[in-house]
Amino acid sequence: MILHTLHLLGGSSRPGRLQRSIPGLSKKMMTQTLRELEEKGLVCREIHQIMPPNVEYSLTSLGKVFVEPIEQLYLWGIDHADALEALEANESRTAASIPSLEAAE
Amino acid sequence: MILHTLHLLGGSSRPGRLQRSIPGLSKKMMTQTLRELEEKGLVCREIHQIMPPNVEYSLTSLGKVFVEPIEQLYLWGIDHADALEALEANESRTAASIPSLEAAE
DNA sequence: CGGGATCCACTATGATACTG
DNA sequence: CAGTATCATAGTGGATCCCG
Repeated sequence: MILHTLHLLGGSSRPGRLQRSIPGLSKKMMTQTLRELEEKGLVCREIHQIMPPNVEYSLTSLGKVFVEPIEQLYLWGIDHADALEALEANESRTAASIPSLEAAE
Repeated sequence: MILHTLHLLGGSSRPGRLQRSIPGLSKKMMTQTLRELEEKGLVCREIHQIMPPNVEYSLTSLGKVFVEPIEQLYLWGIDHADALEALEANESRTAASIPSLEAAE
């Protein structure tokens, strides 16, 4: 979801905006995930200022490669909303919904 | 992985064969997952005999719908093995590998 | 063989508080 | 704002034993 949202936001975003774009995502999980993505080389972290903090996360070229199939999956989800609803109908626990495309601020 | 393997095995399989086709999958997890898939209507469970037990799991039409994007993902993985390796190179923990296609018995 | 039930070590994650 | 640290807790999955 972070990769997808980052892509949706044009390939890069500041942490605050990114988090607000994914309702339900805690600061902890976001930071943790971004660290992993950074470690694997999918995302790049740039610090522009210390005070006030100004950081920018952006997709690396490798990250863009991985965004591709993710986007395909999102598109598939849109095209098959009916199949997804068929699932949710039988679910007891509330499932994580697909982040709406309009969620991007 | 279960949906994918089930598809790989022709759309249906007995539990034993299915489990052997996915090395590392415990009986508990397989059964648990199959129950969920069954509950959501992606997989069908048919009991042919009680003694000795003879059960067959097969993809439902809805299940086949969900297998599509999964297959696309697997194909993507094959086409981008290089990108995947780039990831694993930076990983500390052993990651779950893509079930080899030949794994099907 | 298929699969249910238990026990249990580990992991994951939200909440909360703190720092520069 | 961006991020870290700590804690309490729910969830996860393997190991094991049992049944028909």
